[in-house]
Amino acid sequence: MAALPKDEEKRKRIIAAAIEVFAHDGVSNGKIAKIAEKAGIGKGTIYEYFGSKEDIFAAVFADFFEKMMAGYAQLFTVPVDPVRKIEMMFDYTYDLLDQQLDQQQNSEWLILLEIFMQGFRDEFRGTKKLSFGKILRDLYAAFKPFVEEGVRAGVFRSLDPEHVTFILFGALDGISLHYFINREHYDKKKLQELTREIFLRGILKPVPTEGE
Amino acid sequence: MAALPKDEEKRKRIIAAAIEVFAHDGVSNGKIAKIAEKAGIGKGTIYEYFGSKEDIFAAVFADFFEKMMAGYAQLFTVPVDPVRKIEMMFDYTYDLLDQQLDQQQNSEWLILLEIFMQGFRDEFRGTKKLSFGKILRDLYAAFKPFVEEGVRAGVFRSLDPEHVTFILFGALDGISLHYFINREHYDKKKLQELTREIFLRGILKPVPTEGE
Amino acid sequence: MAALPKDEEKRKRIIAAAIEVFAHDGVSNGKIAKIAEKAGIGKGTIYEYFGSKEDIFAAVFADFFEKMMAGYAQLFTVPVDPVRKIEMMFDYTYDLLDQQLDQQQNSEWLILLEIFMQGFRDEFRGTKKLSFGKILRDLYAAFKPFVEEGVRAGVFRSLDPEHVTFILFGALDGISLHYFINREHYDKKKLQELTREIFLRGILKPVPTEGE
Amino acid sequence: MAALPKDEEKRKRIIAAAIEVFAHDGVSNGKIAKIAEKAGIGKGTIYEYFGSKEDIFAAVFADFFEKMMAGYAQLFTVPVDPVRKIEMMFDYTYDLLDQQLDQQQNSEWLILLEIFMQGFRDEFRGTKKLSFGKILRDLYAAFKPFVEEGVRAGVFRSLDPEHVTFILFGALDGISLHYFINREHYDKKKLQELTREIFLRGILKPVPTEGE
DNA sequence: TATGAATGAGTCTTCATTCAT
DNA sequence: AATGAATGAAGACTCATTCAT
Repeated sequence: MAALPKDEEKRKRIIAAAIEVFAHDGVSNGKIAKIAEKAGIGKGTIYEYFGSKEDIFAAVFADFFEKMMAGYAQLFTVPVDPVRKIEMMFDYTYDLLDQQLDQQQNSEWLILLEIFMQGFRDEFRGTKKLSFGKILRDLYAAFKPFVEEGVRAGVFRSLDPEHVTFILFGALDGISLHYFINREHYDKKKLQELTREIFLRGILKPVPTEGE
Repeated sequence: MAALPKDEEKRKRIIAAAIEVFAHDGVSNGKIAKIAEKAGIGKGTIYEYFGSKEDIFAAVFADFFEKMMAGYAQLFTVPVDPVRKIEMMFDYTYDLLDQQLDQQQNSEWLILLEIFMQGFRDEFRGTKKLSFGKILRDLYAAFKPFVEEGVRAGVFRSLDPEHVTFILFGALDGISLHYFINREHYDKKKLQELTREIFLRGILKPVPTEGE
Repeated sequence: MAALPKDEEKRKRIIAAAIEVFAHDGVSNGKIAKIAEKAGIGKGTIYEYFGSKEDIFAAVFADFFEKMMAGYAQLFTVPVDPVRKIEMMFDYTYDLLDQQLDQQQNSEWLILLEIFMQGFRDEFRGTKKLSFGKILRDLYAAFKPFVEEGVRAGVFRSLDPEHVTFILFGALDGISLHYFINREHYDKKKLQELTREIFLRGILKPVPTEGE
Repeated sequence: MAALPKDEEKRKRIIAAAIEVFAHDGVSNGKIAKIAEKAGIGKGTIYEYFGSKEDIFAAVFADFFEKMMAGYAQLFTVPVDPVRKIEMMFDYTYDLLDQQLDQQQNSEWLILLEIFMQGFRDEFRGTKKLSFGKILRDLYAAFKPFVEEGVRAGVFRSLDPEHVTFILFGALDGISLHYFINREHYDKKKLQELTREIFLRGILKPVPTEGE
């Protein structure tokens, strides 16, 4: 695999630096000068690659979802039964947390929040430049078939796959968020298992029992 | 109950204005001048009540959790069985959503995000002025007894109440977040019921059945 | 006459400073910081009075023509015969030159050029924000009656007053311009008399003579 | 006549591009990058031919007067009587106007203004790099002989040729300027004739008449 | 010789904060 | 106590110029 063209490599470096800076200082508080410094280039050079700070953020945004989608895409491809697929979702989410937290790449989470903020605000004000909602809906849509399959196969109860998917993603996001903030007070392994168990039990068709 | 001193009333007005402005424009993008204008006072007056913009945000932050805690406190007081208590949690969350979305008070959500951001970043950088995590932990702690009671009473399965509580709050938060962004594409009633059902079924001790 | 309100006085000071700076350095090369310094105020204060550098220039522009028009207005009011009126025009123009050159207020001339430039360019590019042309046409229009009167009275030859006026103003402007650049090489008194004589002889109905 | 060396040709292209750009955007607002693009060469290449932006302007300046002088030189060479010579001056000026205005080459006029500006400012500040005044004086000097001849021949009245020349050039310049700005409101033919008539009558020795 | 990617000095403009009234 | 005019530090962005290729 050949090295990226010098251009593209520098572009990547800027985005990486921007992620760090935006994550650390926030988007509107993050300085272009700091990004340039972290990227190891001159302040002016950034403007050879991006038209404005907003453009940089848009690129960070795109980059983020590209990676995210790539991760999920791979996940969605593995041919396993619906229950296992859902388990993989949980595991993937927690693994991501692991990666990001262990590798000091907390940046990703903060960027996610910034993106959420941006999305919220655009929504709130009717600006909607980035259409964050659309991206989430695409994500839901990509996962829904597995839920549908589970329902069809009679493994899951007869729930609306659309909304089940929505709840799944929302819940995982929120749990991750809270975990990020309070991670030193909770046991990830335990949370991971518990989350999986509660949710699966919540949607699986119960096996006949006679008392517990 | 005597009327608040004139002072205190103005302080409240400033905070209310700040919430609007911070929610609409973001904290670092929200202007003091705009807050003053919305509060119907002079720009300089704000500095009679708050030392800096950051102080205003801290007050907004405190105000937010005061209200939030007050809401939950009331909730936690009602004497009902654990299952009903959890259902109340769900209903309360969705009602809050209702209130805020229907009354154009989306502000609250955006402020929550700003607070999250702040919390995350403080966490990230070790600044931790606002200790958002602590507040969440207090919230979890206040709810945990109900889960414990459910477990003790044998209504819930034997799960770790600490982590169940955590998952409950995280999940609700995340679902609300996603709903906020994509609310026009989903049915709230359906989500509310489905969320409640999945989660309860996830933690309830199954009643003996013979097939479904 | 009471002193101008503090506000207005400062505004005037900014405009005066801007004239100096723009004249000395050019509009696009003149720094806001320098204007502020010359006006004896803080850099930020300028933006309390003007929205942008362009606004300042617009104000300078307006101020310039206000003064210019005021000067001419006074001139046009004096009740004298057409010939004398035209002579007054010449004298006024040269007196202005005197004033401005003697008092180191060359600024005025440079500003005039900047305004011309602006006008030209707007014209050239179709921007036409300042409508310099309109102002000139108004000026011509104000003077035309005197030429008409001269023609009607039979003192001037039967020339088109519109175009005679135009030529008069254009010529005076150009002569002033050239004089400004090369003033140390020419005798103003001589020029003034010669200009007046050539122009008047050019438009006056000749008195019957028998040879010269 | 051999073709210009490749070098020289490129230099010309740069100057031509610079004229366009400076005319359209002003000197200090005109970008080197735009000049390079218009010249069809790389930005860096410009610096192989000129040391700085200021140098480019100086070359534009020189080029302008070279052409101008060439035009006049040709004019001054034609062997005709003084009256006709002066008429040729008027015609030439108006023809130039025609050319430039009709051929969308307004550029020339704007460049002239920029040069004036520069000259004025240099004069004003004592910088005097370009000595615009000197060039004008040379121009006057080249034309003066024809006025002198007219006076000597008794066709013109006994006026100071030095100052008559000065007034002639100044007047024509100013009239052109005003015409440029308000050309759609005036009739060039009429102006041309009127200008010539007024000025000539202003300096010609009157033929004996008996009344008009 | 020609290039254009890289640069950073320099500028307008914003806005939290101060303080005289 | 309340005000808002004044301020200047700070930051996004521009662009003439350089220089490695």
